[in-house]
Amino acid sequence: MAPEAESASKPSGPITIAIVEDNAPMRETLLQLIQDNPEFKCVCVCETAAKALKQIPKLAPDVVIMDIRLPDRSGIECTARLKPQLPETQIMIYTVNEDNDQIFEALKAGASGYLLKSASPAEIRESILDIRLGGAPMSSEIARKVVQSFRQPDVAKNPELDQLTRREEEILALLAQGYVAKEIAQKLFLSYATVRTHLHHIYEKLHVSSKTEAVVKYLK
Amino acid sequence: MAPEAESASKPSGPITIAIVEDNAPMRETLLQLIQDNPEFKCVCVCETAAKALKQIPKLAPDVVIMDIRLPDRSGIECTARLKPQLPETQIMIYTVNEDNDQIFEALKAGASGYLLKSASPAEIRESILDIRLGGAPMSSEIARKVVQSFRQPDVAKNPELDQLTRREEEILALLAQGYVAKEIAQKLFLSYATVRTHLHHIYEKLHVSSKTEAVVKYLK
DNA sequence: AATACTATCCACCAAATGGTGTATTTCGGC
DNA sequence: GCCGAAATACACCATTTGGTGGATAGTATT
Repeated sequence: MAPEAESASKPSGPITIAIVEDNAPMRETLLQLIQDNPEFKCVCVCETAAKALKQIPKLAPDVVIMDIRLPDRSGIECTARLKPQLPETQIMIYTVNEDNDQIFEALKAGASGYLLKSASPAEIRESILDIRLGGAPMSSEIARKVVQSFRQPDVAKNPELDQLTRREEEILALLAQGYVAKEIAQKLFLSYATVRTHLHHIYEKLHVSSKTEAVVKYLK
Repeated sequence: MAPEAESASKPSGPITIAIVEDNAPMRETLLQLIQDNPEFKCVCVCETAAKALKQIPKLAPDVVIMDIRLPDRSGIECTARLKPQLPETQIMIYTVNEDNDQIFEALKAGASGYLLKSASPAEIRESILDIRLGGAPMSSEIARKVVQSFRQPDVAKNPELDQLTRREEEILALLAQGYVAKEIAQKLFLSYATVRTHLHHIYEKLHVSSKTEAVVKYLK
């Protein structure tokens, strides 16, 4: 399931760190904290995603501290592009809010930690050490959300889909393969009108009003 | 995504705990630790899953400490049966090994924490407090495995999707949420015409010819 | 036998979509 | 500074879709 092989082995020397943060005061605070610790060494400070994507791959730091809100593109997208190039580099999201979706998007993109900006200097230091040693630093609340996301993926089944008749389900399945009404009619030896009637019934039952919405509900 | 609604609110008094553990010495150690802490109160000790399933639902403790290897059935199955009855009770797995599969099975079953038997008394105490307060205590290694399980294998990613520009991707994402062209225009402060132009470009790049087909490719 | 549901079909109309072409502005890379 | 890509915007036209209403026939269910 997991694409492991993240060696946490380190030869020696300070942990090299790159900062990606557009907010200047925030950037300075982080930089200061890193420079105050001899166990860390800041090798790169980027104000934009573009700069980060250009410089960080060359430097291959141990850890990247990544803001989410960047002027050019999101830190999540930036993470998604950096991680495949640098599988050994640990990326820690550093953000103010703990939006549910963003957490999961960040983890999907390859982040290993999720640090809130409310964290104290000591917590930041701990988190950097932890992420370097193979951990996944994040607040309790976020850890719980992550854990909860595993709960029974089968009960998530949409009860609305059960109301569909067999024919309707069949047609919806074809819709979800990208067929249009006419093609479905040919495929099932029905008239175009019949397929459209079925579609209207499907929309009623799923409380949607377009093919696309129906397919989204079906595939979600 | 997550089946939330786990209130972490607590009125007062000690945290009530149930122990499910077949190994007698281990059981005694845990019991001792709980009794040594006035903030905890052990309300139930079970040597078998059967006993746990019978007694724990009546007691509704705050926390259950659950061994995985039990004589009658696994602690994971026991967790799966208890959790739906007691959504407010936090179940912490307590085991020797950190087998990958077992971790995920336990989390799916409804466990919120994963404590190794090598943990010190102080760590156990911290973990109990953490799980009660809405956290998800687990070792660094396990946390990382959990986080890594989210990674999207970028190989499985449709290479056609990479060709999309950021704007196109953004619009496709909205399509996949069921929005129609007009709504997307409003949402992004674009003209209807622009959105349609973007759509046409998306169709070219994905080699499709309708909203629905594009969404199918995007969600697959 | 009456009722309910399913599956099949049709018509009309308005709105959305898909196909094609063109144009302007902005922005990053060379 | 130039070039190309990206983002923005519009026009025209054919096709598809969505909304509404109605119709028939078979099959369960009661």
